[in-house]
Amino acid sequence: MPELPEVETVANGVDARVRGQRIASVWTSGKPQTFKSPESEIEEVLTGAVIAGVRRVGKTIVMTLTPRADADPDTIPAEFLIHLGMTGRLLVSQAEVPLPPHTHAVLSLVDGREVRFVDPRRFGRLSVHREAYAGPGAEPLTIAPSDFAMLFRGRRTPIKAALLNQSLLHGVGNIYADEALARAGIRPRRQAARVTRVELERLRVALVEVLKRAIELGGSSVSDYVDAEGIAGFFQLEHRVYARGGQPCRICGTPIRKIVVGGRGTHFCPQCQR
DNA sequence: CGTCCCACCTGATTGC
DNA sequence: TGCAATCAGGTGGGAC
Repeated sequence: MPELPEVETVANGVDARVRGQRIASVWTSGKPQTFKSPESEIEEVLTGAVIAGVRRVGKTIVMTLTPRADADPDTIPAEFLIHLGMTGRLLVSQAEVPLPPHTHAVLSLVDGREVRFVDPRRFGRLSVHREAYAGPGAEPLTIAPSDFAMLFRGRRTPIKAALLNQSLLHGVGNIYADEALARAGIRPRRQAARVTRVELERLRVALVEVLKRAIELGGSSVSDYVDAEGIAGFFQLEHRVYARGGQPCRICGTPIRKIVVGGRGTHFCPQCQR
């Protein structure tokens, strides 16, 4: 489900609702693969902690905690990391609202609300991290043009596959890779190393533009994505190519083609993208 | 190390 | 209508 704009929307929404709240108790489902850290460690770190803030790094939601009064002032308190996978949701609800199916973690706040992690497909992951989490790659919204161009040097993989590689840029997923390539006029199968510097700069600008616009619209809701309040996003209404195979290109009218690149469904305009 | 491909899951949609 | 096949916004590990 969620890429950078969706994760940012969720993180900001949860932050606004629960920053400063104390976690009274924690429940976890016991589904082993959901938990990258032992459930006992997650429960220990979170129980009784005050939520200092919630932010996004790449596609990961990072919940920071206020140090306990008795803590060593030099240690960074552990952070709680939430990766939504394909179908994960992080919801803030009143405790009386029934738990949705596939709920895997519940943080009960002292004010009677709950932060709930719900994930039908169970590709999402929860963990605690002992330092300030930085993520595996560079932030697409702030990377310098020269550093961006450098990421693709010598890579024989398709440019689209490189955009999806989280250890290069983190946060870009299937929708925004396709949308950025469409807006930059670059075919997804082009070898990354063969995309010219001028094209790469067009790509970087297109990517920043598309991500920022999607954040403004609360992300893309293709099937089931919703924010912390259960509200869908609207960027899907501005998709140029994603999930539009066979439909006319909004620029030239040529039917959008759908192919597979790096094992992912990939959409492009054969006329506008070269 | 870089790259490719599949497995990991459930649910919605498509096709016979 | 019913059931099987296919597809989905992501990652991580193994093979080469």
